[in-house]
Amino acid sequence: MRRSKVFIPTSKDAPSDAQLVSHIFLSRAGFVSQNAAGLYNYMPLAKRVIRKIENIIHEEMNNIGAQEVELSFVTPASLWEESGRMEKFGKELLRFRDRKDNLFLLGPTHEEMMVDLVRNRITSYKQLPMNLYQIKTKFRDEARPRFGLMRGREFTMKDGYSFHASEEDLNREFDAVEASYKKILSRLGLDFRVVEADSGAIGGSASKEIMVIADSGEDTIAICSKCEYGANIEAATRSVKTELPEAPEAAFNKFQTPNVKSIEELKAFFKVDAYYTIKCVAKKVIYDESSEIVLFFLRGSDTLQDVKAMNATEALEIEDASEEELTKIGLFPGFVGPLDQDKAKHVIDESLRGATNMICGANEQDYHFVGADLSVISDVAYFCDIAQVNEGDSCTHCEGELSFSKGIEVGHIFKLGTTYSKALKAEFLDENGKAQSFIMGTYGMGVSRLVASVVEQHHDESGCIWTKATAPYMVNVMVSNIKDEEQMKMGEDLYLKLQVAGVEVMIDDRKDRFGFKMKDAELIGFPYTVIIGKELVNGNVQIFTRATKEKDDVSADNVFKSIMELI
RNA sequence: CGGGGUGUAGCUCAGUAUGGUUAGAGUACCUGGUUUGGGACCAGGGGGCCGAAGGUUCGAGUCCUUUCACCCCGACCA
Repeated sequence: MRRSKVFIPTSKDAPSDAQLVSHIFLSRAGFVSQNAAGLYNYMPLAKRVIRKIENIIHEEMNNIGAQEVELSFVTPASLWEESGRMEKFGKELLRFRDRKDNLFLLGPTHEEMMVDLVRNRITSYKQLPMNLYQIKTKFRDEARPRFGLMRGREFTMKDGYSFHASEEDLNREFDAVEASYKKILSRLGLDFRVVEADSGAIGGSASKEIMVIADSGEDTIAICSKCEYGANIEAATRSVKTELPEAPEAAFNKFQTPNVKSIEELKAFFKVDAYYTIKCVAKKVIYDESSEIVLFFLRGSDTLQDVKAMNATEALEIEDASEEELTKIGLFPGFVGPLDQDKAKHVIDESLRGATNMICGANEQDYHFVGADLSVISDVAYFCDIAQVNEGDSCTHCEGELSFSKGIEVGHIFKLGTTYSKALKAEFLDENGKAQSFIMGTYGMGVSRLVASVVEQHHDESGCIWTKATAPYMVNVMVSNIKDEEQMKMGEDLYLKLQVAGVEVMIDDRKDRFGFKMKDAELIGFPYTVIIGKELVNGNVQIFTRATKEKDDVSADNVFKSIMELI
């Protein structure tokens, strides 16, 4: 393409509302423009990058035998009523009625549609397994869209769904998709980690997230220093501590502790390590139609992981409980402990099972117990892993230590089981002629989010640095001064030659000056720019490598060959 | 949904506390000329219902009321 003709509106200024580097550069370099909250237009450059990513996805999906389909974006609400997700999804679902007053929605994900597509069409175990996918616009009416393409309301996603006759076969497919996703991310040139994840409300037995490592990521992941283990902080686990701080050994006793309410105050008062104190985190737990106060007990050195807490109580939502709410049911905030606790339902962290020498609230104003032994309630209390791992905790798979990192969730794969096939009565006949529900997996990958992720990971102060696999154009032929006939001729010749060789090439034939065109090329981020300028009189041009900003002199005669070797 | 902020030229923003000709700058754009290795210079030019509606006033970008949009923090996020 000719830079003088192509639609790439670059700008020195970013829109004032852009925060994230990917948003700033994708806007400034003329890839995207914002329409409304969470809605973006893709301009030619963005479209090219997206197509490249899609092609890689198609190739890898093809390699594992997945088949491409395309489901309609507008979805009959009746399917979602059938699965029961109409309610669950809430306001995120954009609903509307057609001229006949039938209710529809814009698909935020397509489990229902895909199950509907195969039910009564795939009817025998002989037709299984089947992995169907699409790359398509999704719409989720996010409460707070943000960060440019990272969290839009309308976005492009690859979503795949697999159907199996057995758990074993689902496991095999799940592993195949995971391997395939890793390959896609590697090909795109991204630094990523596959981590264990919370399965969330979608249910199912296991899920993994594919996280692109970036400081701007919205998720925190815990990763092991030695082995492959990584997990979203919501799901991360740790092994039992082996090196313990010195225990405050004492006989069981009740101690007066006026105004000692927080863990910090407790530590100071008894001069103990927080590990031997018990904190109570009181939450209001909200269920389908009711709510109640639940007390979560943890070691003073830990913090409550909300998602684990929700899973432990099967809650829809949890909120902080106020002091008044606690006082109302007869608790003494600051002095709540797990022993003799009958005022509210409670959950005790797994790490406190059988714990001894503990200091905890005595459920009495201004009193704490010392020397508490939780083994006395081991049989009756509800223990569950509800603590968030800390940096430095030990890995459950090896002797490594866990550390935290920020990640962008670009993929999420689930073992769904029969949740949706049962709800939608999608069945096949097994070898014995018996009707069985499909065992399913679901696999998502955010395509538009990947575009932003590449920029998050590959940029510098001047702009984008596209990887070879994602670059909208591989080579930019920059004619420094278009009034110089030699330069222009050289540029046109090289442009033509590269085109014929199948290289994605742009020629910058604008009448602007050298500096302007260089800044522009750096902002857009072409991997290579051939500078045809003042050195041409000596028979030389330069190859500018965007990633390193290095300019290498090459003779004009050899530049085609040099470029072909580089790309 | 709770808290905060911002809406003035394509973009980035002054101007609003204290109302007063024809609403500004930079940048981008158009014309002409000069320039051509790091976002050039000179001259001329086009571009605005000051987010919207209502009100106060002789007079509103500026004051009042209502409303909409966008952004940030939080909640939420298969």
